[in-house]
Amino acid sequence: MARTSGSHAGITGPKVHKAALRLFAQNGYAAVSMRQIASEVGVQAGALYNYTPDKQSLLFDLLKGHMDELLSARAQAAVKASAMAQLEAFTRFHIRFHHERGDAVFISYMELRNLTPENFAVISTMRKAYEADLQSILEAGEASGEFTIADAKVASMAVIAMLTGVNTWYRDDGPLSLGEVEEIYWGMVRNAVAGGRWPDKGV
Amino acid sequence: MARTSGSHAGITGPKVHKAALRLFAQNGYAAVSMRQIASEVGVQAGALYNYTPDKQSLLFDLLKGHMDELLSARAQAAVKASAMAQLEAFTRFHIRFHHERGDAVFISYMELRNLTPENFAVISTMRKAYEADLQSILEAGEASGEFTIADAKVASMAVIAMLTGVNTWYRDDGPLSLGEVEEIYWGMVRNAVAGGRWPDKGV
DNA sequence: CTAGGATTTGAACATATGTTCAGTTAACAA
DNA sequence: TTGTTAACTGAACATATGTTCAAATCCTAG
Repeated sequence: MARTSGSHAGITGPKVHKAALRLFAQNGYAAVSMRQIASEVGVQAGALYNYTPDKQSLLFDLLKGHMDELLSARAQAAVKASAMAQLEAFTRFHIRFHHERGDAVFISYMELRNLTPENFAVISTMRKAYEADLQSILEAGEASGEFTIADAKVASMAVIAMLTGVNTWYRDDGPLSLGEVEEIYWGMVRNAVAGGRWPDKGV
Repeated sequence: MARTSGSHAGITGPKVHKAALRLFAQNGYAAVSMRQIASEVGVQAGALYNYTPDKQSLLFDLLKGHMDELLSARAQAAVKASAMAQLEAFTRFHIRFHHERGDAVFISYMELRNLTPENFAVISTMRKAYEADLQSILEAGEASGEFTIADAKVASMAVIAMLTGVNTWYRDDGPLSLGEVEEIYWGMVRNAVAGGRWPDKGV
């Protein structure tokens, strides 16, 4: 037989990506076989090669797609306002966006080493653009006197690490709503970069 | 032949652990074969089984050893003083300790999912003890009025994520010394939990 | 110098891997 | 109804995996 009855051409592609995303996040790229992905899709391993040239491309497409979404969503969420307001927008955006995409975020951090050098360079460049976005907000706030930071680059890495960390412990069925978490983190981020000076005037 | 000339009984064991640590950190547990580890040690794959019952135990021993060191080193580094001083000690300790053990830290975060459930429970409990240590410092500071935090548990996760993040970007040959990084991070941590109130009296 | 234990080899085991492809089937257009 | 094509199967490919074990070798105690 071929083409199991009930199969519908055109929807298998997305299913392959979803299954790969879930399995890579759960077990890791190297530990997941093409046969496992195929099984989750409900198809034989050979059929996957109608949707990806190889396993590596499957991983790369997931990461690339995630970074594309991240950068364009961030561009839409950006505000034109004071550095303080921009930082708040960034903080809230980061928490919300990453919360909705746990699996993609996870593999974006964990599976970079399984990319070929060329693919790694692409993802790495995109991530740096995202980090530079925050960094420039911090620099603007430093210039305007809204923030007091020793090193904008270091501070941006610290803030991103802190915010991304939410994914490691937050659970939807836990005691806190995501909105509450947002408030708490925004408070800490603000304090971290605004020294003892918030909420009033600058230096 | 057996026992290649020049081999020395008693030093192969540590070499196995070191090779496994390096390779797991670089390529991931699932992607590293016993033959690769053996090759790095300078031995055939079969010989590894004199030093570990199986691959899983090798991973577990590395993580367990790391957590043992972490908890005992932390116990030694703890100070009896104000919550502020304790937090400073924790911050500096965390940055230094984790910097010196990049590979072990990396696999301790990345390879948890490759542990069997029983092994995972052991490591997870140890990590929670470390997190609880910081959490109780924050609670003490909250009680004494030194800190202003919305949620000590959340704040402890935020601080640890921020500090551990140093490993993702810091390079020994970069522009900053580790001491400078320590200062910068301590400043941010202090601000994050001490609200607008530092460096003087409490509420 | 020799016996015995510790250490390692090398081959073998069953099973799993990513990938290819000729052949089979389902869906649709004419 | 027929012909065409996209979608899928099932088997095969070469290679890799973790692990075991008899045999070979080295080291050391006596």
